Amino acid sequence: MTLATEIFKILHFISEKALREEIMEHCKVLTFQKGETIVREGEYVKVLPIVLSGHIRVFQAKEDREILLYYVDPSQTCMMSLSACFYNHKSPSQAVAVSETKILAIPTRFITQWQKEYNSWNTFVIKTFRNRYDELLETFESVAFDHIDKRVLEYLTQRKTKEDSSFIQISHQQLAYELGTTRVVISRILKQFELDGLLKLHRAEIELL
Amino acid sequence: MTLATEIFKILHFISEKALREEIMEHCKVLTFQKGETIVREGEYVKVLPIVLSGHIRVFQAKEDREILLYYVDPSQTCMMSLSACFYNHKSPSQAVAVSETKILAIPTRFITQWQKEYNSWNTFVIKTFRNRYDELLETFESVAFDHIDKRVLEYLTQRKTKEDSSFIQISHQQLAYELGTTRVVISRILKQFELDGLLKLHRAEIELL
DNA sequence: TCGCAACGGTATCTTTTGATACCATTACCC
DNA sequence: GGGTAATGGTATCAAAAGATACCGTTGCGA
Repeated sequence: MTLATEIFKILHFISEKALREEIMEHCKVLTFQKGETIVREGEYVKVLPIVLSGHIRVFQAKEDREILLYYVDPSQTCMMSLSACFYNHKSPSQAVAVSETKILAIPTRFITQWQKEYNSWNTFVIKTFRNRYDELLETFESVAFDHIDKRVLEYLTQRKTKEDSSFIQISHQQLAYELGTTRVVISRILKQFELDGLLKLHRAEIELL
Repeated sequence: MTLATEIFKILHFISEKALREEIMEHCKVLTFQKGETIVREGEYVKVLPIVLSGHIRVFQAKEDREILLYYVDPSQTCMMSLSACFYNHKSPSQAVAVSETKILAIPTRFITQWQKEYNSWNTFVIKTFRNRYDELLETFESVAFDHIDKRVLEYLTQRKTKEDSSFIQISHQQLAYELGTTRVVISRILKQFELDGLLKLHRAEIELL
């Protein structure tokens, strides 16, 4: 299978032949190792990354804690980078590879140009903004109105679905970071869930039942 | 002063002459009275409203309480409508005029068309998405990490700045809705602020000192 | 002027969450 | 093997916020 076939199997929404050719001509595929930083806070954004495989975690570091903004999965791009491109801004957030991650790096000068020329590209840009907004709104609502135990369970079942595995590898501390609370609270809730027979706790791993 | 001059004094970022002409040709100015509903939840969006004067309050009704998403001020548009246009979706939220409000109603079919033809229009669209995202993120952070008393004070000082008046007309109940809490909590906090000499309470009105 | 609805003050109690502290276990490097 | 960092179990205490209840005031229309 050629590289192009492989790429557009993932980016199937790119329908125009001409755009596909432009992408192959101007863009590069980059590979990042687990834990590697893809975008630093305060850096100027020179390329827009579209994830081909793996996952990127985008967050802001705020004093002692961090705020998870979202994950970027295959065929998606990072909204903060996208918007930084339009403004020629520095990135307000950091992006780190969760696992080994391949991205398609698109030089920023093409972003707005393609928007005018290719419908599917414009749709992609708009959808990115819209989906991230919806996602943030959902998180917002759950923070505002749900109790932490419900949020913990939601987080776990979401990861179960996404990773298609009942074994979620995460420490209580990390989970506390992701949900914006403290380790003790998480331990307490997870213990209760275990007593309720909802899950089993292992070291740095949670097994959903 | 002609209508066009008046409109583009507010929408000064619309720089292309051709676009200005298109707007005058295809769009209408509508006036809504205080409290009037501009977009209903579940309605299909047929026009994009850009506020010329006054303010629109956009929120979602969730069971017994409502969630304030944002206000739309002059020269801005409603992000939920904008994104509903792209998808030809129903609106997921309601929009109500806070005071007498004039809007420029743009038929949805022009939204994507102009995006390709006019740079300033595309910038406007992108900026709308980005600004609302930033705004929601800010609200999210304050809900997640700040105590209610701080949020109440922030809300009040923001309105003071925006309306350029130390007298904020709002009932405790309404304030509770806006911040996603209950009336009793608000009354308690406001009373404490009054004792601290930060403000004075009147009936359905709060005076910042 | 009577009645009702909106507004708001306050007390009491409970629940949720956070803070702190201390200890046990596991993994791993030197 | 010993030291150390990461992990997590648990107890105790405090603070924040919500729930409920009850009452007084104000404004307004019938």
